[in-house]
Amino acid sequence: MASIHDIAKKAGVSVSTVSRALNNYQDVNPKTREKIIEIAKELNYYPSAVARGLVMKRTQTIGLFFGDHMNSGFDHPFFMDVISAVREEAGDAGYDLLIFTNKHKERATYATLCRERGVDGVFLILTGGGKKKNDQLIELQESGIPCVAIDLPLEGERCTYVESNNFLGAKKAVLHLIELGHRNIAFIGGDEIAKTSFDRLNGYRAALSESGIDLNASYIEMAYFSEELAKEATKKILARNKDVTAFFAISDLMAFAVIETLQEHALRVPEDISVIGFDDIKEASTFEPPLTTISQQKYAMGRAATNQLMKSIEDINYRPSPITLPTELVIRKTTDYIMR
Amino acid sequence: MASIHDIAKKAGVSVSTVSRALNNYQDVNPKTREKIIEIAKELNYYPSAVARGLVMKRTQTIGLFFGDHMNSGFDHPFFMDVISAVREEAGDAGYDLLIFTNKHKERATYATLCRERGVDGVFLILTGGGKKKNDQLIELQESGIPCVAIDLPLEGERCTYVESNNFLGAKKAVLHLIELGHRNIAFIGGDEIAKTSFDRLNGYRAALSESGIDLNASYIEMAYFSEELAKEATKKILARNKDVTAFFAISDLMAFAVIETLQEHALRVPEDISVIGFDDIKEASTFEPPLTTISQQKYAMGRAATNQLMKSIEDINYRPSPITLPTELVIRKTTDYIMR
DNA sequence: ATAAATAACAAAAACGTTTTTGAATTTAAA
DNA sequence: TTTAAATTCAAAAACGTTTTTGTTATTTAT
Repeated sequence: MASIHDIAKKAGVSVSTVSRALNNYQDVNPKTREKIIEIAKELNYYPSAVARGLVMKRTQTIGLFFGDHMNSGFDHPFFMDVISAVREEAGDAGYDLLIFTNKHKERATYATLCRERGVDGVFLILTGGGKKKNDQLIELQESGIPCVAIDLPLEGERCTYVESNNFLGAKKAVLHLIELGHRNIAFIGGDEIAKTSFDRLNGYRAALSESGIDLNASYIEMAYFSEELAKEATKKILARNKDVTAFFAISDLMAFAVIETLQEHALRVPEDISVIGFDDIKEASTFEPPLTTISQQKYAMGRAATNQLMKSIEDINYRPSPITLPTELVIRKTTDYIMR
Repeated sequence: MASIHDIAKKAGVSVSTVSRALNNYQDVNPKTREKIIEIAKELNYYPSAVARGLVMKRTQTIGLFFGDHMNSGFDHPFFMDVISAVREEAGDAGYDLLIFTNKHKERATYATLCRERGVDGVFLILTGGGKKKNDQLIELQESGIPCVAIDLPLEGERCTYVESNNFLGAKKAVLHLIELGHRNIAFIGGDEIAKTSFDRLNGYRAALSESGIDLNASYIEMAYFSEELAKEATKKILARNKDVTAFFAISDLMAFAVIETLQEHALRVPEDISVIGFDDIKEASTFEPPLTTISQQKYAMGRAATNQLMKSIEDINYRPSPITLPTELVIRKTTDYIMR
């Protein structure tokens, strides 16, 4: 690999001149610059990003953590879409993406891993949880490392997050069911701590309350975004409440599980029971029957996240702020008027 | 960020001693080592991977290129699965993943980008094509950079690839149709250059030939792995050949498009026309009707690829060799006995 | 013609590590 | 005792850049 020294020798100048020539400094003679560029091409020279990173303390790299928890990672279609957007946007801004994989480093934390790698900023796509993880998030908040999380309420001088309006989204979903005549509506939630889950539960509550329907705890189950647990939850609710006519699952993947479980119980969707999901992943429209759900703007989320991160990185004084994107009810075939 | 110098100062030793203490060299007094480790913890020290990378010429990072062509990238479920496997396996081996995004660097090539970033090896998940790309692949082959490609026949001293047995897979698919009584079988291909596409076409040919069925060029269309083009192709074949009773699309995504197009023409699947795909992505089983297809071992592909790459990286003398994994016919609901 | 300003370059320090070489001290061997 | 060997550390070079400061030669202004 040709270095700046090789060019300097061949051109008969100093390395500093080569560097400044290639970086368009003004105090270098046009002729020498041309010659240097010529030789650089000839030697197929490309600057070492790692050497440059060492001295500049900028690597043009942004880190990416994800998938601590189940069902949230590369294999989850929702996060996949926002990562896809992040990749495009970050690429346009001239950054590469570093995916942290090192689970084997015991004592390492998000912040130390970032510093170790010298990333300029970092995306967090995970679902928190646990004291240890939480301490790590706090450390990251205070570290000064630009950071933006997806669906995780992280706020600090250089930290923020982007999310959908989960409250309104959930409310919209439940109101849709109520308009169809449903009053006994089950809720298949995520967990108690995730903000997404929490907000959606509140949306569920609000919709019921506004409609004068009493909240019934026996209609509510947490399934931790797991398809397996969603099946269990469905069975439990079915066993407890013979009169349930609709399910609101706060992720499409869980909604699929709910539907499968209902069908195993010889219940037809939507004739016997209506089901609505959340996310609007690609499979929602090809599923049979096509899933009624709340659509999140995945690409916009990735774009907004990248935008915030870029600004944070490039302007030390920029104070990023949380961004909440609207959702949309998309009615397909799994919800219908109540029949009984 | 605490550096090795800070530790040295605080411990009253030289930086070289600190480095050797932390790296378990034997010529350092146990007491001093302990003290140094103590101070390192106290200062929350983590070594700079970039500084280390500069001197060691190893970054514990592997690069990842993908998605030059349409329908092959983060958003493609098939590649997503193998990337997911790669991530896990590489993580276990202590490597992080660097996703190259820089499309804006005009003159840069795969090889120069790798050298620039100093990655220890690189995965190629893309579908070749074009003289320029091809030159880049040759440059990479000859660069000495450990490299393994997915579905792209790249061979060199330190380069190899992993693929499924596309020939046999395709043959299996078509024989399945033939066993069901079909003789007029359409082929929706990728492109002329991709090896996957080429091999699958040959499998199609072989199955027909072995069964004594003449090849009919009017049954063959290339759709470049695009859903849009697959729809066009289906229409063309339908217009040309009234007697076609089955379609073999060489990707599930294209198979979906074929089915939708058939349905738009009031043709039922599988009653009127059978359709078989290739890949067995997750959606294949939830699609309605569930898609009969040829299953690729995605996770195994990722694991094999990583395995080859790790060996190439860690042993300069290792000569990686191509790996071909078996496929499996999974019969669902889109293929049936011929009715006419 | 002289001083001041400018242009064009070089030298050297810095970034944070690893590694080689060598020096000092201690221990063991003769 | 004297010499050899082993132990423990320090100094310095190296990795490939960027950037600050300084130097020389050239131009401009007076």
